[in-house]
Amino acid sequence: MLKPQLQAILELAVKAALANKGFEAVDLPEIRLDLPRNPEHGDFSTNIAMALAPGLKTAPRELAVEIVTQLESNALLESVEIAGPGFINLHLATSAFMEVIAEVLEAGMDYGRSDIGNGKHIQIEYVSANPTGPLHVGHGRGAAYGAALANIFVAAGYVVSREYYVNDAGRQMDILAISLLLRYLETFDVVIPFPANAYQGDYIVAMAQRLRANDGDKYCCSSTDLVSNDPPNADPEAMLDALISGAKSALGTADYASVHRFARDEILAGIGHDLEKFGVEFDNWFTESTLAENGGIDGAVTALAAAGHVYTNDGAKWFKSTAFGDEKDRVVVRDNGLATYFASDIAYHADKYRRGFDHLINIWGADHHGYIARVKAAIEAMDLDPSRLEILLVQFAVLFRNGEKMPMSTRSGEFVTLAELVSEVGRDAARFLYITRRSDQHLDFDLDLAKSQSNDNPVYYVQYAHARICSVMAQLTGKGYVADIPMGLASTAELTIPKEKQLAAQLSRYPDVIDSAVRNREPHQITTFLRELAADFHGYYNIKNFRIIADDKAQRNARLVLILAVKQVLVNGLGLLGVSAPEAM
RNA sequence: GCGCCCGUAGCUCAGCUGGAUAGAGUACUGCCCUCCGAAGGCAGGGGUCACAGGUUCAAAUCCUGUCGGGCGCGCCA
Repeated sequence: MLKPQLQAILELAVKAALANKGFEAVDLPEIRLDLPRNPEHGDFSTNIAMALAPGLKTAPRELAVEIVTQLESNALLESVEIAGPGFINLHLATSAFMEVIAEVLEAGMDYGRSDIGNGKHIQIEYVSANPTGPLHVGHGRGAAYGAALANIFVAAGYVVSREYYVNDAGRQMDILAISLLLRYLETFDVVIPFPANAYQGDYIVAMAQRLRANDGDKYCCSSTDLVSNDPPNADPEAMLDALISGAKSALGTADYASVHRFARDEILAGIGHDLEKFGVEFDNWFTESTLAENGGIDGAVTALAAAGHVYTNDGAKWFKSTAFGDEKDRVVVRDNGLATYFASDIAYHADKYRRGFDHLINIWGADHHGYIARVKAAIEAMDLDPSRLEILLVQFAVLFRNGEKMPMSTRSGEFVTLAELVSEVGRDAARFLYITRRSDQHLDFDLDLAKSQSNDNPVYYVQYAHARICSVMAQLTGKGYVADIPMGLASTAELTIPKEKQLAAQLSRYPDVIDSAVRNREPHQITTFLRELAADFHGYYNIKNFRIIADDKAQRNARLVLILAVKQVLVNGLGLLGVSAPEAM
């Protein structure tokens, strides 16, 4: 590992320099090695002289001079210079970088992995879209992000559990059930005006046909059973509630529950199918309804009450979340005796803590940010450690079609599904595209552009680099050569041109990139890195009058070893993003 | 009104937790396939990093304010 070596060398030099200048017992800050933008500034640069100088009341350049004199004669360093206000720029010998090639090839799929996670158990909950409709492109972003994040945590030595929280309780599910029932009745020519605020999507109609195919006319009832004689100008939401209670009494509890369950299972199966097509997997699907069934919700409310954090007002039970920093208290049990969604979420998080993970990550849509304070409050109130729960927000992807913003609402049925996106631009392109940007930034997604130019998608640029390397390897035998690739530094002595040094330097950065991506929860750093690596390779490949498969054996083998290392890192990096590395395209 | 996210090239976005002359893709213009894949390479134009203060050797980056955009503020989930 090159960078730690350099840091150690520098540290010795700095200490010696300080001692020479008569400074004693100075706390050394971390010696940072930056990658200068400008190649003239060396392979690495450090600002350590500038960082130390003010505290010592000395001139940065003067201190830098002393440090540099202590650095003389090191095999890794070709030259060292002082620049600007006191930067120390290190120019490394080309051979210093070439060691990484053997590292990559020996580690193979493990190159870039680390054990900084130290086997800690971490749970990542993501997607968790309500089972009221198919996943749309907005959900896709959370899915791609969560899956990539899970992968990089695994690569960093964590044990990861991926979880999907199924919100299969509450009013929205009743609205789904009633939407299904109405469409089902329509197939029997029982026509009840379909409420505008019920689920409009065509998938409900299709589901109704399957319900009829399965259960025949079992749930048939007349319109008068469902619709009361309320004045037509009643509040639309109240009308929905009337329909729901009408359906419950018309069908009876058991049959209503069957319709309800049918709707849920159909939607969940569809979601599972879409995620599978998207290459996104989960270790656990946790259903909200189990919390009500096993008494988890009652238990959570009772526990909060026992600790003195619940009071009654207007017939409802309130959690005193303001005592823990929330801006207002929150209802946990309504005056009608039903628990709120928040109550089951408290129970859900209590359950998560009980399962003993070292760390919990929730990936939420940004529209839930107002919810963070109350959940954290509840966790504190339960005497659990809120710092173990981390909530990451994924901003919405705003979809444009024909230059116009597309609405994205499950209720209205107006959305572009994830399945459509995958079938139109492909899984690899979709996965890559979502991860090219920071997830906590708004994303404008022009669908027409994504489709019409899918060949220009950056993912192909990276995949093409991989395919090209495979192609070069395939040419070997055709040219009568054998791929007898020697390992070790000796074989890379022929690698002397700048592009080769640049490629090796980029390869050596990869572990740092993963480390940073994990620490910052930013898988897009890997995407950026892969594009740079691919660019370096394409540039190398296209050098005028240059062939990787050279006539000279030593030269040829050295170059092959280098590109094989590039190939390995491309495979490893794309794998973390959930993108394939095709051998031909 | 309060809270969260944000404002960087025509467009879409990076910018490594404060570094040197702010980058990439795309679009536009011109080159490069008699030899490893042109889904590629090379070159060019394009910027008051929203604005105004502040912190310091150094600010796109940190702090404050203003303007502009998105989202959230239910006994919905």
